[in-house]
Amino acid sequence: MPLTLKDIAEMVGVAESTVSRAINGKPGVSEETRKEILKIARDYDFKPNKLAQGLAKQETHILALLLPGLSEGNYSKMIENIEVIAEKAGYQVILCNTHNDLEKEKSYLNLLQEKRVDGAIILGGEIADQHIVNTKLRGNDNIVLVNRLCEEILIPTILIDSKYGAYLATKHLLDLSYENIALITGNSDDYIESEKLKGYKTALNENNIEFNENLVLETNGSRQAGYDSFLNLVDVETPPDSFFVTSDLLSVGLVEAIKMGGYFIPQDYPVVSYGDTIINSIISPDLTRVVEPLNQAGEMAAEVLINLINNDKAKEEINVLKPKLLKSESTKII
Amino acid sequence: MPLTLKDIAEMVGVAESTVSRAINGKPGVSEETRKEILKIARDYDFKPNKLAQGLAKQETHILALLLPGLSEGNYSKMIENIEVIAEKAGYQVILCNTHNDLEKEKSYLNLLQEKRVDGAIILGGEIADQHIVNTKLRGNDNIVLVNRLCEEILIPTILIDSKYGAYLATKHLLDLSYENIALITGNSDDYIESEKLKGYKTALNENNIEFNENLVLETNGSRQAGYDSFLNLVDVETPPDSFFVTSDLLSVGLVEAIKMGGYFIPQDYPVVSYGDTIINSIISPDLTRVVEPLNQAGEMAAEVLINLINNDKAKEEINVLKPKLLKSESTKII
DNA sequence: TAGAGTTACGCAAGCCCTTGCGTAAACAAG
DNA sequence: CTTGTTTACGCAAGGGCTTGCGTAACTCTA
Repeated sequence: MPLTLKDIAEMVGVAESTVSRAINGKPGVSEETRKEILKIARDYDFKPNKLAQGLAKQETHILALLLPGLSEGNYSKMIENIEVIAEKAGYQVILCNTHNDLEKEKSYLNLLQEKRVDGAIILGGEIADQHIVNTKLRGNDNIVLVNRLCEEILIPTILIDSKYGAYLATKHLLDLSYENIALITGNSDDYIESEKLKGYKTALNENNIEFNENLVLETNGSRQAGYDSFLNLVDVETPPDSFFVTSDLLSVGLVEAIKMGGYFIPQDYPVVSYGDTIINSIISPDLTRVVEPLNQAGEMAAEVLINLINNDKAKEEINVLKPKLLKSESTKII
Repeated sequence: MPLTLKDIAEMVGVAESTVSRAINGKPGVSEETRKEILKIARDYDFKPNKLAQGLAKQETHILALLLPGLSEGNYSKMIENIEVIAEKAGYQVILCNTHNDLEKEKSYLNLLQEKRVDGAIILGGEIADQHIVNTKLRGNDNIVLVNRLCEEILIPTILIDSKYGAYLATKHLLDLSYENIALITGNSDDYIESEKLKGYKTALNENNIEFNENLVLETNGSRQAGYDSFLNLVDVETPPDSFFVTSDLLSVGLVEAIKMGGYFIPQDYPVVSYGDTIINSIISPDLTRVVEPLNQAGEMAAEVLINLINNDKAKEEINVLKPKLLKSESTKII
């Protein structure tokens, strides 16, 4: 049975309230008694019961992090950063793996209403906007969205500009004078993926190159799909002279297929990939790729959320972070 | 301001206690009033305040998951499984990224004493045993260790038998009549890595092959280190005729180096890797590798911990899970 | 229909901490 | 010495929920 404020109060011979004030560094306690109290607290290794504290102060210092899954999306870096910032500010992060299951998403958002968490970061996923709107309307405003958009209502959001990333990638190939750029994407239902398509089109447009939908392949995002893409694409009327692939896993497959076909990268087919996971860095040749400021996004999400919790005045705005193009061997034309 | 038990009690015209019992499905409430209460609760979407509940029942239904980092170790699968099991049992999991920092580890273990979590799973890492012993002695028994051993005191533990895994790998190569098997490991301070060395030795021993320490290379585990290993090893007196590599990242480098050297896998050098991350599955040729039952380990950890919380009688034992050898192209001798 | 056994509910204490307010003591100033 | 301030502390009311115990009302049985 751990020590409580009451215990200490009795030992020192003061009231609970005095002990509380002493320990929390609040005024209204003489130096003398404060010292005495702190000594005992230290000697007995007193730890305040956070539950009671939370109940009294109406806060838990816990944040919920909703995400569709850990393995996918490769958000580990972002998550780590969220955790670091949160921890610094005295918050704990609970993992809410939704597996893209609507019921789970709903139940996790309930944590907010049960006063079990002070705020939530929603990372990607396909949570029905309605749930978010609902919880928000119930007065639980402390929600931050990352890489996901809520169209119904204004919510602080961190977005990585996928459209711009795709634009950069496409433009790079265009600058190298390629004109038949194949685009291999994941599921276009995904907001992120559809943005990439837009960026691709924008770049083409800017260079007065007509969009050719035969050069666009929507896949399930698997490595195998990447492999198959090559076979499918080189077979069309106007075959591609270069590739822009929107995920690392797809790239692995594509690169494999290109090599299997006896072609060389970048001589025969330059390739631009997307993402900065470990995978992308182990493919040979090293891929030119769009890298996203995931660390920064994580930090920002945590900061915005904590601000939101502390002062309601936090601006409800959409922060857009820009990805960068990392040029490497796979587009190095000699 | 959310509804409370009291509010409902007033609306229905009963006492708080009755509402509590009705909502928690406890006896002592007539069907009639129960229905009435439940209806109002549902209508107003009542959510009990978990903090208050926790305070009253002395439990938080939160588990702490201490790990050195998300990116390394590739524990995501395990973590997901822990989360799934926990969630099913009504527990939330908080992420405690220790970054192998002793102070953080300590402060996270404090959560247990602050009654902020009901239990903790400690995943790998290098937490000083002393901290664990301390918290445990303070009566916070609900700790489960995964892939880490505490020598000072008996604590429920889930272990993946790395020694056995290494044994399998080595034996496989021996069975294929290779005798000069190089072992490339990560930091041998790591308990896991040192176990692998033991397994390697055991297999050699069993086959009456003398251990040759020139064939063992301890590295920092990076891809580059894997690459360099090859160059360093083929240069020795009795060069290796095959490789056993204890991590995927190392394998990537090694495979690259072998190919760069103009050699073929498995014809010139068969390779056995360790781990089942995505990386291992994208290297070409597909690597023969030791795969660990990570999912099972995660589930088990969560189950054991929850048992521990619910009935103190839970056996304090060490559960050892066996990895398997997945044979593939990199050792397929034609 | 009295007595025993149920049932349905209320009361109130307890979980541990925070905090506004009140008050006695200590001090300063006039 | 009196009045006015400041300081140090205690009191008690919360925060929202659980639960043991007590009791009035009810059901059943002989």
